[in-house]
Amino acid sequence: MKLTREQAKANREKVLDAAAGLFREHGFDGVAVADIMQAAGFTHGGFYNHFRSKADLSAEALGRAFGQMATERERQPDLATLVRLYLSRPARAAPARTCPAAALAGDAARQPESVRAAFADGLEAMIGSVRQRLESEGGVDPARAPALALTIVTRMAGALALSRAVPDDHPLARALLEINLADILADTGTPTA
Amino acid sequence: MKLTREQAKANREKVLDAAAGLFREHGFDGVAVADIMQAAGFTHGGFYNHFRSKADLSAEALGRAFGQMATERERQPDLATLVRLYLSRPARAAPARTCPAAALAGDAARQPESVRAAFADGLEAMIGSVRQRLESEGGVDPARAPALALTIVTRMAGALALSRAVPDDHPLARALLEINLADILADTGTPTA
DNA sequence: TGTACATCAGTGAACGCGCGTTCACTGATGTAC
DNA sequence: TGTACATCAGTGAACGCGCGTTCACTGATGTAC
Repeated sequence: MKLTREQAKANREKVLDAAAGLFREHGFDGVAVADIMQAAGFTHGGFYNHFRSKADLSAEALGRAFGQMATERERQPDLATLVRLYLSRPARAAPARTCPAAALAGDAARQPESVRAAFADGLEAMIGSVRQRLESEGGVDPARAPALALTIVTRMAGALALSRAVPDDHPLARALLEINLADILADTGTPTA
Repeated sequence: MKLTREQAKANREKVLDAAAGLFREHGFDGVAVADIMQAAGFTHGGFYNHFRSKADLSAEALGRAFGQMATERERQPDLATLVRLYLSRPARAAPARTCPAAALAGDAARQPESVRAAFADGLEAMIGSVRQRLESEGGVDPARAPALALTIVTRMAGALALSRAVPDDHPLARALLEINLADILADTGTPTA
């Protein structure tokens, strides 16, 4: 049952999208190749027609996850809105659809170089995007934008990751999101409503 | 070859210490019960004389890791020194001996409630310790200490976790540590040497 | 344009391996008398 | 205090299971003529 090249390419994309979600939700070690193929609607045997190994897929799927994040970022009108969505309860509850830096930093640190390189690329894009917003929106000294962008991304990913690591009903789960959000908004000169 | 109660208790501690290190280095899923027992100097069969399951050990070992961190914290003369050590290259290279919040946040989020509860306890202790330093050392408005302590811990854990997730020789590996360090020192009114 | 054949994406069984957990056994310790 | 026996920490083999990867096979597609 050979498929058209177009269809085969589309199927590869489905596997990649499924992996990008599942890895964020369960970690690289928490998802089996068979799980990913099944989520994409296939049996596991065909996996190696598309990828050389699970590690190869991990690197590519991480890039895909960061790419989805970038697309989602473009959609937000300003930095304040972007950070508010990032540090929200819905985002906390949906790792599969949100920032891979928050969900996979610990996992990526133990993965091969290719995965960490993809992580660095995605993180750089994220920092660059925040810096651009800081520069174009005004409110902060442009000379401070590069360093400020880096610390803001650190706080965003750190707060989301730590919030998810504590029980849902623990006071810290909310406090980590809210206090870091207020801290970042204050640092970017956003009037606190 | 039954042992004295004292010896059995000491052996249990050895297993716990080994687990506290290995889990931070390889993640909960990246270490086998047999690995831990071997690192502690035993065969794997006796594991269940001490713990009901690997999940039980995970929760207890995480508490142990945070406890070691707390002991290490007491040793530092002031907050600036503590943060400087935390956000250092040696700390980045030694996850097994450093902060479990940075090494295991992502992993803990996918573990049972008992593990996340231990994470919350350890994180709370960390935040409380920083707050106490802020209040006792002066330099910041005491009213701001609770919120500031929380954001400082977020930045510390976030920066270390993200730095480890990128390749060792990537510019971000250093920048994440150094820029966040400078940011925290500035926020705590520490004169930048 | 039509035909014959090589290609290759997908299937499902199979491979070897490592995992968490269980179990029968050992033998020194702790306890009952 | 001395003796007999129950206890239980540690051993190493075994259990069932899930994993990443391989492989023979299928059959529609793409290509050579």
